[in-house]
Amino acid sequence: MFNDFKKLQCFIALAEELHFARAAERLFMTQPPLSRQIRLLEEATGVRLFERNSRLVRLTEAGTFFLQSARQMVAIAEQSVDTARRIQSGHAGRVTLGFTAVSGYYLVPELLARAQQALPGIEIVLKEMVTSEQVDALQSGALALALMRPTIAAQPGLIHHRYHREPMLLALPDSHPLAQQAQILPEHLRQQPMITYAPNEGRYFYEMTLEIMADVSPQPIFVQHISQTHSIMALVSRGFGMALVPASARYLGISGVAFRPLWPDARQAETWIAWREQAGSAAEERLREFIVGELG
Amino acid sequence: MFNDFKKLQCFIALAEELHFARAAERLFMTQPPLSRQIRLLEEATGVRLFERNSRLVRLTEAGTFFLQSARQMVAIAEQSVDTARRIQSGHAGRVTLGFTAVSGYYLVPELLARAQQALPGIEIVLKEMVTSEQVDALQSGALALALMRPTIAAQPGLIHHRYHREPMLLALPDSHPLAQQAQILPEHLRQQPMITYAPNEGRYFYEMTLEIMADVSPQPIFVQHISQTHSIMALVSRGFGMALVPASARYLGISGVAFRPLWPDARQAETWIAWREQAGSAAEERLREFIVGELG
DNA sequence: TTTCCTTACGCCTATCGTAAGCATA
DNA sequence: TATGCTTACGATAGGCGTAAGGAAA
Repeated sequence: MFNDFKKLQCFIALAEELHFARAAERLFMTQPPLSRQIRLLEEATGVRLFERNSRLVRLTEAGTFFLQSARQMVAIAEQSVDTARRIQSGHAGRVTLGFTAVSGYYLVPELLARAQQALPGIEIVLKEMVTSEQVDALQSGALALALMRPTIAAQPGLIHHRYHREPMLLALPDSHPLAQQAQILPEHLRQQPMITYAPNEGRYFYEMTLEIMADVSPQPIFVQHISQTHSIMALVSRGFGMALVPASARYLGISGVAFRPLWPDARQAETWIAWREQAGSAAEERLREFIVGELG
Repeated sequence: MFNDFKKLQCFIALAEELHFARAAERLFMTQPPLSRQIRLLEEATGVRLFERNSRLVRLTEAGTFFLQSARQMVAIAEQSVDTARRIQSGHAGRVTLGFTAVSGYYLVPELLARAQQALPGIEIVLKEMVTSEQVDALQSGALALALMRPTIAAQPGLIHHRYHREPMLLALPDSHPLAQQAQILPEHLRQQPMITYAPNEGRYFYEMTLEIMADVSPQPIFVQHISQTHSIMALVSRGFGMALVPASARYLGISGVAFRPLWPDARQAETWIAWREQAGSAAEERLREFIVGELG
C-alpha cells in the first residue's frame, strides 16, 4: 500500500494535467521528484497507473478507476478535518435531547426551530422518555439535555432551569354539563369521578393533583391511576371521568374532550430543562448557552 | 492537513486500544514514536483528538467523529488498490457491448448470463444501436464489443467472428391463407405485397430480401422500405403486407403475426461479434477470449 | 535540435528506537 | 514504587532540487 497523501496529490495533479512539467508546477515542485512519486506509487500499489513515454502521458483503465478513489480520499481528508474543527469549537455536532410525551407536542418543535436557526451546524437528536428515565439518562451520559417535569429530590451533578410554566386544566368529556362553565371552581368538583396519575411514574402530576384537590371538600372520587397523559386523555374521551392535566395536553388532539381553566390561584405546572454540570461536548455547551439566553 | 496514512493508522489503533503501549505493539513500533505521531496529527489538523494524562486516554467528541473518517480513508485505500489490481489483471472492469434491437431479445440475455457467471467481476454495459452506428462506435472506442449484422465492406482495424446464424422467416398476418402452409415456396410469393428494409440503415436485410426474392418470378410487390424490424412487424400485424425477417424476430412478441419457414436452400442471416484489433482494457480482452472460447 | 520523462547525487528533513523525564495512583 | 505518557537524542531512511541522461518528433 502507498503511505502518504502527497503521492495521491501528485497522482491527481498528473491525472488532470497529463503532463509532468505542468503537474509539477501546480504542485510547487520540480518534475524529477514528481516522476519519482508516481513511480513509487505505482510500485507500492502494484498498479500501472499511467501509460507513458517521452511524448505522451495517458491514464490506464486501472488508473482511471484509482483517480476516483484518490479524489474521494483527499476530499474526506479535507472535509473531515474541517468538520472535526467545527465539532471542537461547538459549531457542529450532535446533541441528544430528552423530552416527555406531552412537551413533545408543544415545547419541542418550537425549541428545535429556534435552535436550528441559531446553531445550524448542531444536530439535535430527540428521545422521548418519562422524567425519571431522563434523570438516569442524563447521569449516564445517554442524554445531554432533558425537558422534563420537576423532581422532588435535588439530583446531584445535575443543573436545571425552569423552562416553561403552564396552568393545569380540567379535562372532561365535552358532553359533560361542567364543560359549559367558563371557569371551574372547587365546589364544581365535589365527589366527581377523577382519573389521576400514577404515584410512581407520574409522581409530579400525582402530587399536584392531590394538592389542587385539597381545596375540594368533600373530595372527588379517584377512579384510576395512570402514568401517561395521553392514556388519561383517552379514558376521559370515553367518559370514564375527568382529570387535571397540563395545558399543553390540548395539543394531543384527542377529540370529544373539553378543557376548562381552574380557579385563579390553582397551582401551575412547570417544565424544567436539565443537564449535567460539565458538558460532554462544545456543541452541547453552545446549545445550553443559547437556551439559557432565550430564557432570559 | 495531515500528510500520511501512517498517522491515520496510529490514530485508529490508539482510538481502538485507548492505551499507547498496546496500540504501539499492534503497530509494531515503540510507544514514543506513536506518541509523537498522535501529537503531530493533532497539530496538523488543529484538533485535539484525545483527552489524555498519564493515567487515562479517551477520545474527544471531535476525535470520535474523526475516527469514522480515518477508517473510511483507510478502507478506501485498501479497497481501491485491490480493485485497481483486479482491473489491471482483467478480473474486474466495465465493458460496453453494442447490440441490435432484435438480437437484444434473444442473443444478449443468454450471452450476459453466461459471461457474468464465468467472469463475475466484469460489468457489461449494454447499448442498443443499429449496425452502422456500432461500427462507428467501435472505431471511436465508445464500444468495446458489438453484436451486429454483417457489413459488406471490411472495416479496417476491426475483427469479427460469426456469432450466430438463423433462418429468414416469412412474417405475415395470421389471418392470411399462406399462414396455413407448413413451408413457403417461391411460387407462393408471386406478386404478394412485401414490406422490406430500407437500403441504407437496414442494408444487410435489404440486400438479403432482394437475394432471396430473386427466386420468385414474377417478383413480389415491394410496398414499404423500413429500417427497423419492429416497425416492419407492426405493419405486418396490421395487414399492410408480409416481410422476410430473421427468426429471432419471433421474440419481439407482436401479436397477430404468423411466421413460416422458407424453402430449404434460402439464404440464412448471420450475427457477428466484432471488436477493435487491440483491446482497450484487460477486462475487454478476457471477455473476448471467453466469447471466442464459447464459439468453439 | 527541441521536448519531456527518467536517473543520479548531495543536502536536508523526518521518523525510528533507546534512554531519561515526569505525573499519578 | 509502579505504571504509563512525554521529551531528548543520535542514527537512518526518504524527499527535494540540481544536473545529467535518453528517447521521440
